[in-house]
Amino acid sequence: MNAEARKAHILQCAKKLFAEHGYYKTQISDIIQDAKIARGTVYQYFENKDDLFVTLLENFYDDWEKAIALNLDNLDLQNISAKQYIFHRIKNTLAFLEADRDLCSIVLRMGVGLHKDFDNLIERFEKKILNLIAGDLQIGIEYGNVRKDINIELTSNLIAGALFRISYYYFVYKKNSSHNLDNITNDILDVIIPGIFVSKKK
Amino acid sequence: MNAEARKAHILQCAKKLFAEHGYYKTQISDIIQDAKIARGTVYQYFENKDDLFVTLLENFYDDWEKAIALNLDNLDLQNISAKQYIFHRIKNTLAFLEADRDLCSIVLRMGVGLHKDFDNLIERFEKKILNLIAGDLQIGIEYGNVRKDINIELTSNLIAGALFRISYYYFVYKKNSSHNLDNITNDILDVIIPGIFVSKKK
Amino acid sequence: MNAEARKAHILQCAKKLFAEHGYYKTQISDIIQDAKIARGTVYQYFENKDDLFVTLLENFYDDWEKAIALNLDNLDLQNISAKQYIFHRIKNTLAFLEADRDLCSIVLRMGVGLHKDFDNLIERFEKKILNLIAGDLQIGIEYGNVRKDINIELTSNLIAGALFRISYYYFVYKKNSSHNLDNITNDILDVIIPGIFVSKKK
Amino acid sequence: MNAEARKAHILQCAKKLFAEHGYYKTQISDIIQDAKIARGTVYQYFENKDDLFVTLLENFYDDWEKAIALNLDNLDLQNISAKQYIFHRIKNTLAFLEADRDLCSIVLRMGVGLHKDFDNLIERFEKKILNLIAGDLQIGIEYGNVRKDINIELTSNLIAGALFRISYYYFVYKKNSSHNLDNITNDILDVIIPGIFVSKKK
DNA sequence: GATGAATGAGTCTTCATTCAT
DNA sequence: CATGAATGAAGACTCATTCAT
Repeated sequence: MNAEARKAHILQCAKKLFAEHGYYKTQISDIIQDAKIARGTVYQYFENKDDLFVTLLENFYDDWEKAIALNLDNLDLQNISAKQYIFHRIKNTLAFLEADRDLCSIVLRMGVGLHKDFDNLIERFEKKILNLIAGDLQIGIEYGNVRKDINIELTSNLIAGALFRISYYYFVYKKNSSHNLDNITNDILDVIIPGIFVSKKK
Repeated sequence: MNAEARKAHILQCAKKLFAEHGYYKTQISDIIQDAKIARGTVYQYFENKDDLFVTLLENFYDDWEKAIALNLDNLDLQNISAKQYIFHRIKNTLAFLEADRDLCSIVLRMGVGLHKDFDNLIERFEKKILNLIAGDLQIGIEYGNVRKDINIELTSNLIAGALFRISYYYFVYKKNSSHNLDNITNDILDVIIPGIFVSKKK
Repeated sequence: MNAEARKAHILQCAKKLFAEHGYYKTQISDIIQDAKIARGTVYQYFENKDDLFVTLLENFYDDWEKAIALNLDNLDLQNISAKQYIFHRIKNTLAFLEADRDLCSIVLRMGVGLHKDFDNLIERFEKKILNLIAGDLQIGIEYGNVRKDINIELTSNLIAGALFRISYYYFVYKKNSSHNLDNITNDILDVIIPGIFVSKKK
Repeated sequence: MNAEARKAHILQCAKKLFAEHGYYKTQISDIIQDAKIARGTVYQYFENKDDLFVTLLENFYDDWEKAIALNLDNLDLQNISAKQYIFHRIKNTLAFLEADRDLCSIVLRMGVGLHKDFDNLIERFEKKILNLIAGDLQIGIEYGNVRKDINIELTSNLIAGALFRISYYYFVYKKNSSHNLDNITNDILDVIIPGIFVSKKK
């Protein structure tokens, strides 16, 4: 196994265990046992336990950003309605979180304050998401799709909280029951669109 | 200081520290230092560190339930509109969380999986909240106020996630900036009511 | 055993082991086994292994300084000859080192560079000794007892090196054979006094 | 690079690092990084870290012995005075130590007891030096140059300690300031010769 | 011979918990 | 009840050494 593969393998095992037991209850011993490697090997690829965890999170955040950018590129922005746009945004977000349930579990369960060293990382991530949603709302306002008098700050948090909670519920908590992303997305839209979009006058 | 008061004092100090640094980063040493008591005294009132933390959470959950029941009692259910009802429910929830920001911080930041021993507690709490919201939605449907075709399970999670996130944002993260509960509640309602309530035909 | 006694006890055991095996080959395990205490107890009294070692050295240096000052006080400077003065100075130094052979072993064997954290401590100590000797030589010159054209810097090092080596040889290396401090001191003086003192003209 | 050269190269790098940081604080990692070789290569030339260090010391001791023998050969014993003889002996010793300051630093800083495995080596070395000096003193006595009543054991240690300390001071501690071996040697002789040599009767 | 990833025994340090005073 | 010194299991991390390529 080459260096790249070995590092990825360790990350993979660590991710699974962190997701299952959390940062503190996961020992290096657990990881090396699961990865079938020696104790020292972990430290060949990572500075320490923190570094391993942070690497996991940073990979997630990087992937997340790439996924968002990619998804935006794939949207035919000229020819879709505002509703179609928001549908894709939300569905893609859910799809991304669903794709890696371990990371989803880690990220969504983790709160600011878990560990001083992780705080900055998480805050940066949360701020980015809020800005993303706020940006979409702003654009919606400019295009006349979103109510002018909406409280963007609060609504961004409302949507972010809703998406995280729903992701956690369906992808982590009820991970074994079937669910359909299209349906989930539509159900979400049914609830929030009427309150966000300007009502169509006949 | 009598036994009751001393126990409350320890809980108070522990709460502050848990809120600030999280469960694992808060040491018994920190607590006894803050409470100005001897190391052994903690163990006179609590089985162990877990017990201290769990007591804190259970007190919170008990208070929460009492608050909800009390608030319901205070509502003149016969003479308020569905919108007025939901306004009070949400505002009271926010008010309760706002009242004790340390506990708010602990509860809202804490995720399932942090510690196996706390999982049941948290799950029980989350289930209760979801049921509460689902119950309200159900009643709304029966009274013809809420859309019959709403996905109750998903919407409960949506609302719960939104409320938690908003509480965390305003009461913990931006705890120093001013905010008005009536305004927050109204802004939330503006977003979710149109999608949940049946549209009024003229 | 009270705190003071316990700390002294740990220092005592650590000293013996450090003297016997050196800093690196002495484990905390060895110390606690020798002191018949629990692992954690060491850390109640000392930050870490370094701190334990440094405390030992600092105690030594403090005692050393006190001993020197005390010995000076006890000298009847008005009524003793220069030779008597230097006799007492050297004998007292030897006596001090002889009194605690473990510490003598540690201090005399330890060189600059053993450990970055200890360097400053040792340098400070060595500088002080050199200055002490240089000071005595200076006074001797002023009083017309010591040759004016002596190289004070070199001679200080010569005397310091000689004393340390002789102490190590008799008190550590040959610790079990008998020796007499008066004789040793006189033998030293026989060698160095003729080269340092001005020759008495008749 | 052939085997011989590579081994010498490793020794060279190791010496520098051991001199700078000591045995324990110098890691194999540091050495291979400095020598720009692979980890395993060290073990192709040396059994282990100890062996590397011991080789360094043994080389030093061998060179030392050769140098002493060579220097003796170069002395015209028939036609130099006792004072000239001792001048050369001391100057050559200083010159040898000055020539390789890294080794000088290692050897002079290292004490018995640093590491059980090195103890024998060091003791052997120290014994040899003491015997050398004692031998010279003995010869001096036989030739009537050295006082008959001198304490040879103590004086050997006195001279050895003085030379080591002075070497360390000028060649390691003050390595950057200029100094002159002839002057240093003469200053040493000025101090010790009057006490060692028999006084010339007129 | 050279390489460097992998190894794992060995150490220090932490911290919740206990218990004699 | 309160105290706080003592405990020791548990866990992170180090680093000399090995060995397959």
